[in-house]
Amino acid sequence: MVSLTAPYVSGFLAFREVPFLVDAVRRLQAKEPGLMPQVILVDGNGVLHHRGFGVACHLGVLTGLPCIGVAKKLLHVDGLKNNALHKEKIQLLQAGGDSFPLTGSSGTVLGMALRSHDHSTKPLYISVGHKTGLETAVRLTHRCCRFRIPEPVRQADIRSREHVRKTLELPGPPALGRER
DNA sequence: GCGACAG
DNA sequence: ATCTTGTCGC
Repeated sequence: MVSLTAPYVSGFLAFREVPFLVDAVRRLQAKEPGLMPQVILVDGNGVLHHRGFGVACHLGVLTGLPCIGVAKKLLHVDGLKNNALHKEKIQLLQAGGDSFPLTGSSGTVLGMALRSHDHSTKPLYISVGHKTGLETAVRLTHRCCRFRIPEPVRQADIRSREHVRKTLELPGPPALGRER
Protein backbone atom coordinates (compact mmCIF):
# COMPACT_ATOMS: atom_id res chain seq x y z
CA MET A 1 0.00 0.00 0.00
CA VAL A 2 1.28 3.43 -0.92
CA SER A 3 0.15 6.93 -0.06
CA LEU A 4 0.12 9.51 -2.81
CA THR A 5 1.10 13.02 -1.88
CA ALA A 6 1.35 14.98 -5.12
CA PRO A 7 -2.05 16.19 -6.34
CA TYR A 8 -3.47 15.14 -9.68
CA VAL A 9 -2.91 17.80 -12.31
CA SER A 10 -3.86 17.09 -15.92
CA GLY A 11 -0.66 16.88 -17.93
CA PHE A 12 1.47 16.00 -14.90
CA LEU A 13 0.17 12.55 -14.01
CA ALA A 14 3.66 11.03 -14.20
CA PHE A 15 5.00 13.26 -11.46
CA ARG A 16 2.30 11.92 -9.17
CA GLU A 17 2.31 8.23 -10.06
CA VAL A 18 5.48 7.13 -11.82
CA PRO A 19 7.66 6.84 -8.69
CA PHE A 20 5.30 4.18 -7.32
CA LEU A 21 5.11 2.36 -10.64
CA VAL A 22 8.90 2.25 -10.95
CA ASP A 23 9.13 0.97 -7.39
CA ALA A 24 6.65 -1.80 -8.18
CA VAL A 25 8.75 -2.90 -11.14
CA ARG A 26 11.92 -2.80 -9.03
CA ARG A 27 10.31 -4.90 -6.31
CA LEU A 28 9.17 -7.44 -8.89
CA GLN A 29 12.69 -7.58 -10.34
CA ALA A 30 14.07 -8.31 -6.89
CA LYS A 31 11.46 -10.81 -5.75
CA GLU A 32 10.14 -12.53 -8.88
CA PRO A 33 12.40 -11.65 -11.82
CA GLY A 34 10.90 -14.51 -13.78
CA LEU A 35 7.58 -12.66 -13.82
CA MET A 36 9.02 -9.50 -15.34
CA PRO A 37 6.64 -8.55 -18.18
CA GLN A 38 7.81 -8.06 -21.76
CA VAL A 39 5.53 -5.03 -22.05
CA ILE A 40 3.46 -2.87 -19.71
CA LEU A 41 0.02 -1.40 -20.42
CA VAL A 42 0.02 1.90 -18.58
CA ASP A 43 -3.19 3.56 -17.35
CA GLY A 44 -2.55 6.94 -18.98
CA ASN A 45 -0.95 8.38 -22.10
CA GLY A 46 2.38 7.98 -23.85
CA VAL A 47 3.31 10.53 -26.51
CA LEU A 48 -0.33 11.69 -26.67
CA HIS A 49 0.62 14.42 -24.26
CA HIS A 50 1.13 18.18 -23.98
CA ARG A 51 4.88 17.80 -24.13
CA GLY A 52 4.87 14.50 -25.98
CA PHE A 53 5.92 12.60 -22.88
CA GLY A 54 3.19 11.12 -20.71
CA VAL A 55 3.44 8.63 -17.85
CA ALA A 56 3.85 5.64 -20.21
CA CYS A 57 7.00 7.27 -21.62
CA HIS A 58 8.34 8.07 -18.16
CA LEU A 59 7.85 4.51 -16.95
CA GLY A 60 9.43 3.09 -20.09
CA VAL A 61 12.56 5.19 -19.86
CA LEU A 62 12.95 4.62 -16.13
CA THR A 63 12.56 0.84 -16.38
CA GLY A 64 13.80 0.13 -19.89
CA LEU A 65 10.63 -1.87 -20.54
CA PRO A 66 8.33 -1.45 -23.54
CA CYS A 67 5.27 0.56 -22.46
CA ILE A 68 1.91 1.36 -24.07
CA GLY A 69 -0.28 4.29 -23.08
CA VAL A 70 -3.92 3.26 -22.57
CA ALA A 71 -6.18 6.18 -21.67
CA LYS A 72 -9.94 6.07 -21.16
CA LYS A 73 -10.46 9.73 -22.09
CA LEU A 74 -9.01 11.91 -24.81
CA LEU A 75 -6.45 14.35 -23.48
CA HIS A 76 -6.95 17.66 -25.25
CA VAL A 77 -3.58 18.36 -26.78
CA ASP A 78 -2.29 19.73 -30.08
CA GLY A 79 -5.78 20.67 -31.18
CA LEU A 80 -7.29 17.24 -30.45
CA LYS A 81 -10.68 17.60 -28.85
CA ASN A 82 -13.62 15.42 -27.94
CA ASN A 83 -15.97 17.49 -30.09
CA ALA A 84 -18.79 16.66 -32.50
CA LEU A 85 -16.41 15.68 -35.31
CA HIS A 86 -14.50 13.37 -33.01
CA LYS A 87 -17.73 11.76 -31.83
CA GLU A 88 -18.76 11.19 -35.44
CA LYS A 89 -15.55 9.27 -36.09
CA ILE A 90 -16.24 7.17 -33.01
CA GLN A 91 -19.66 6.33 -34.42
CA LEU A 92 -17.95 4.95 -37.52
CA LEU A 93 -15.99 2.37 -35.54
CA GLN A 94 -17.88 -0.85 -36.22
CA ALA A 95 -16.19 -3.87 -34.65
CA GLY A 96 -13.66 -4.51 -31.93
CA GLY A 97 -10.21 -3.72 -33.27
CA ASP A 98 -11.45 -0.86 -35.45
CA SER A 99 -9.57 2.38 -34.94
CA PHE A 100 -8.75 5.78 -36.38
CA PRO A 101 -5.67 7.98 -36.01
CA LEU A 102 -5.48 10.90 -33.63
CA THR A 103 -3.72 13.51 -35.71
CA GLY A 104 -2.87 16.78 -34.01
CA SER A 105 -2.98 20.20 -35.66
CA SER A 106 0.76 19.86 -36.24
CA GLY A 107 0.03 16.90 -38.52
CA THR A 108 1.58 14.40 -36.14
CA VAL A 109 -0.23 11.15 -35.40
CA LEU A 110 -0.17 11.12 -31.61
CA GLY A 111 -2.18 7.96 -31.09
CA MET A 112 -5.22 5.93 -32.11
CA ALA A 113 -8.79 5.78 -30.87
CA LEU A 114 -9.61 2.07 -30.54
CA ARG A 115 -12.92 0.25 -30.21
CA SER A 116 -11.57 -2.37 -27.80
CA HIS A 117 -14.26 -4.99 -28.49
CA ASP A 118 -17.48 -5.54 -30.40
CA HIS A 119 -19.82 -4.40 -27.64
CA SER A 120 -17.94 -1.28 -26.63
CA THR A 121 -19.02 2.22 -27.64
CA LYS A 122 -16.53 4.39 -25.85
CA PRO A 123 -13.04 4.01 -27.37
CA LEU A 124 -9.67 3.66 -25.70
CA TYR A 125 -6.96 6.16 -26.55
CA ILE A 126 -3.76 4.28 -27.37
CA SER A 127 -0.36 5.90 -27.72
CA VAL A 128 3.25 4.82 -27.85
CA GLY A 129 5.02 4.88 -24.53
CA HIS A 130 8.41 3.26 -25.06
CA LYS A 131 10.06 0.72 -27.35
CA THR A 132 6.93 -0.05 -29.36
CA GLY A 133 5.22 1.11 -32.55
CA LEU A 134 1.67 2.45 -32.57
CA GLU A 135 0.27 -0.39 -34.69
CA THR A 136 1.72 -2.99 -32.35
CA ALA A 137 0.41 -1.09 -29.35
CA VAL A 138 -3.11 -1.03 -30.77
CA ARG A 139 -3.11 -4.70 -31.75
CA LEU A 140 -1.71 -5.89 -28.43
CA THR A 141 -4.17 -3.79 -26.47
CA HIS A 142 -7.07 -5.11 -28.52
CA ARG A 143 -6.00 -8.68 -27.88
CA CYS A 144 -5.99 -8.03 -24.14
CA CYS A 145 -9.62 -6.89 -24.10
CA ARG A 146 -12.21 -9.23 -22.70
CA PHE A 147 -14.16 -6.08 -21.77
CA ARG A 148 -13.53 -2.44 -22.64
CA ILE A 149 -10.57 -2.04 -20.33
CA PRO A 150 -7.66 -4.36 -21.20
CA GLU A 151 -7.44 -7.20 -18.67
CA PRO A 152 -4.04 -6.27 -17.21
CA VAL A 153 -5.27 -2.77 -16.35
CA ARG A 154 -8.70 -4.01 -15.32
CA GLN A 155 -7.34 -6.63 -12.95
CA ALA A 156 -4.88 -4.16 -11.43
CA ASP A 157 -7.81 -1.84 -10.84
CA ILE A 158 -10.13 -4.48 -9.36
CA ARG A 159 -7.50 -6.07 -7.13
CA SER A 160 -6.05 -2.79 -5.88
CA ARG A 161 -9.49 -1.51 -4.95
CA GLU A 162 -10.23 -4.75 -3.13
CA HIS A 163 -6.93 -4.53 -1.27
CA VAL A 164 -7.62 -0.94 -0.25
CA ARG A 165 -11.14 -1.83 0.85
CA LYS A 166 -10.00 -4.63 3.14
CA THR A 167 -7.12 -2.56 4.49
CA LEU A 168 -9.01 0.66 5.07
CA GLU A 169 -12.05 -0.71 6.90
CA LEU A 170 -10.06 -1.98 9.86
CA PRO A 171 -8.42 0.37 12.41
CA GLY A 172 -4.97 1.50 11.37
CA PRO A 173 -2.77 4.42 10.34
CA PRO A 174 -4.64 6.80 8.04
CA ALA A 175 -3.47 7.05 4.46
CA LEU A 176 -4.31 9.44 1.68
CA GLY A 177 -5.13 8.20 -1.77
CA ARG A 178 -4.46 4.82 -3.30
CA GLU A 179 -2.37 3.48 -6.12
CA ARG A 180 -1.98 0.31 -8.03
C1' DG B 1 -12.17 35.36 -15.43
C1' DC B 2 -13.67 30.44 -15.42
C1' DG B 3 -13.74 25.83 -17.10
C1' DA B 4 -11.82 22.09 -19.60
C1' DC B 5 -7.94 18.43 -20.42
C1' DA B 6 -4.81 11.18 -18.66
C1' DG B 7 -5.96 9.54 -13.19
C1' DA C 1 -10.53 9.83 -9.74
C1' DT C 2 -15.10 9.13 -6.46
C1' DC C 3 -19.97 8.89 -5.58
C1' DT C 4 -24.84 7.85 -6.62
C1' DT C 5 -29.02 6.43 -9.20
C1' DG C 6 -31.09 3.86 -12.68
C1' DT C 7 -31.24 0.49 -16.59
C1' DC C 8 -30.04 -3.35 -19.56
C1' DG C 9 -28.26 -7.85 -20.72
C1' DC C 10 -26.44 -12.37 -19.73
